[in-house]
Amino acid sequence: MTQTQDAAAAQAGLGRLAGPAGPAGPAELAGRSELAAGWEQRLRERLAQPESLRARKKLATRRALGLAAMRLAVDRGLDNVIVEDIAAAAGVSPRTFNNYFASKYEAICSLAMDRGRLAGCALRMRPPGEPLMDAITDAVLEPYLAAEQAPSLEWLDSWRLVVRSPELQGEYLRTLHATQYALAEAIADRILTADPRRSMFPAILAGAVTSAMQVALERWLASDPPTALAPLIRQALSELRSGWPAEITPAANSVAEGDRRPDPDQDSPDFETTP
Amino acid sequence: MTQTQDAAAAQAGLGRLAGPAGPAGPAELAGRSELAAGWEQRLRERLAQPESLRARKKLATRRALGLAAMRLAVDRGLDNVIVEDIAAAAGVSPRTFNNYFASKYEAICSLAMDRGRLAGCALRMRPPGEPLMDAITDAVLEPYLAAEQAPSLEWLDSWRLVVRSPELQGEYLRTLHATQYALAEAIADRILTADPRRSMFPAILAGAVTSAMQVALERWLASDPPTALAPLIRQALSELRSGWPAEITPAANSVAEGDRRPDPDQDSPDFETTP
DNA sequence: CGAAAATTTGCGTACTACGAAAATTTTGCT
DNA sequence: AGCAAAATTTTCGTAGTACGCAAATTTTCG
Repeated sequence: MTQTQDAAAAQAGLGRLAGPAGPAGPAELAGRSELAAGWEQRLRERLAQPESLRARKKLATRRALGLAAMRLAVDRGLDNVIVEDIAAAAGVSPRTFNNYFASKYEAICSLAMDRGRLAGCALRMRPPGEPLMDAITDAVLEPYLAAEQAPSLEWLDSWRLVVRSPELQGEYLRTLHATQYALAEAIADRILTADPRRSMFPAILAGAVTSAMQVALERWLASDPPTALAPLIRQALSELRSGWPAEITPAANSVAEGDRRPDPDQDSPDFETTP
Repeated sequence: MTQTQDAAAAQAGLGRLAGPAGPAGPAELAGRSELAAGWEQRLRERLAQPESLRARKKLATRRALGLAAMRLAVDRGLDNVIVEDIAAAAGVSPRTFNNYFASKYEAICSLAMDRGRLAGCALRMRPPGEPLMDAITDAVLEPYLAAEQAPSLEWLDSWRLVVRSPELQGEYLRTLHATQYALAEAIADRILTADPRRSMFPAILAGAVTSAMQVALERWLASDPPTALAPLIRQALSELRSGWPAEITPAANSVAEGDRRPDPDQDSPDFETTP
């Protein structure tokens, strides 16, 4: 088994992106509450090191593959990477790659996917008394804060690749969907609604939150003097916090041709609120 | 090439829903806001037959391919359909198929994709005085009402296939994304906020609307005595209308430890939120 | 009508996804 | 330790996919 050595070497070489702390060190997750114990366990199994050596190796291989895929794609461009390259970079056979991922796109997005699921777990671990939107904000920010603290050069390039490559769009949307689903589940558990009329509320709120994050992400990628992502997400979510303008009627007055008026008040939320 | 006609005519079971042309241009996230004047024109171009014979044929081929793909997939099962079959059913060569779609999955979802875009156009055509949520509700329902009036046997099976097949998830999410984007643009144009570029409200609302539709769709698919889809969508959107409970705080309702739900550890969760 | 433009088609190639069985590694038990 | 069972990786083979390229065909337009 000489290839394990190679794999280890490859992982060590690539390890700068993840770092010894990992892309999102679950050990640092704040505010563990007892009721979330089961979830923390599960999170730990998934993102940290499980007890079994076999499972740990498997997770390491998975990460090495995902990481190598991302790195190669960023470096060479998406079209100049084939599965064989990724497998070689991770020190496994090409066939093994497909035991972990169904496509190279899935591999590239696997880290983002993990981050999405993490948000749901993070929400479950917020203290129960915290206002919902506060909890959501903190939960959603957690993975990004962790990653920005240890900024790797590719952090922005990686996102740009994932968000802007047409071939990756499907996989990218999958990660968003996973995030949304995880958030919806966590919200549902948190608010414990018994009101049937509000039964769709968690899913709807999760959708709104995810959309806000998307917008924030887009703006971050487009920001010319590159800014930090976290404040943008905070800002986007604050727009949600500000309440749901259900009474919005479309400036009922004319949208008739040529007559554009500078918008009568309504919500027009301020934007330069730097939290 | 007389077969195109025959195939298109033969397959015209579902085919009153129309679609845009965009051959192989996936992530065309462009589409700047325009004044509503040109939109009816554009919609008409897409829905009705363009003047050019060549363009009409092209559209017919596209529809025949999408329809054949859907029909074959529903009939035989997703894995028992290959591109060659679809092309044959539509009366074109296999190579031509790939001139229209990048994958069979894309072909299968093309009708749903067209419907999504249609929602955006429909919103632009609602009378300007109408309250925003009313307009959105009607716009979003338009494609579904049309299809339920003339119910083809596959209407429900098609949706089940698209929503529940893991291989199609990426493409399905694309259609949702397209819907969301189209709605966001239309909403932005409609409410004419002071600085459209900065307000995230349209995108967030569109996200909430799309999520509500997703939930409604899930419930519809799961409804055992099959019900109509439209009322479910209406209901979901009415939950949105009812306002945004910004003041929701989870109070002290603690989660009992026996209260666990069935293990979200699995991959690719479908979107059902039934608390 | 006839030339120009667009589209379809056939062919070839690199790549992908995955089944099946053999080789290897880890685990659990004594 | 050591050995058998279970899990994982690997090798090999195959069906299918995506797409470039150039020839054939169809549509448009002067």
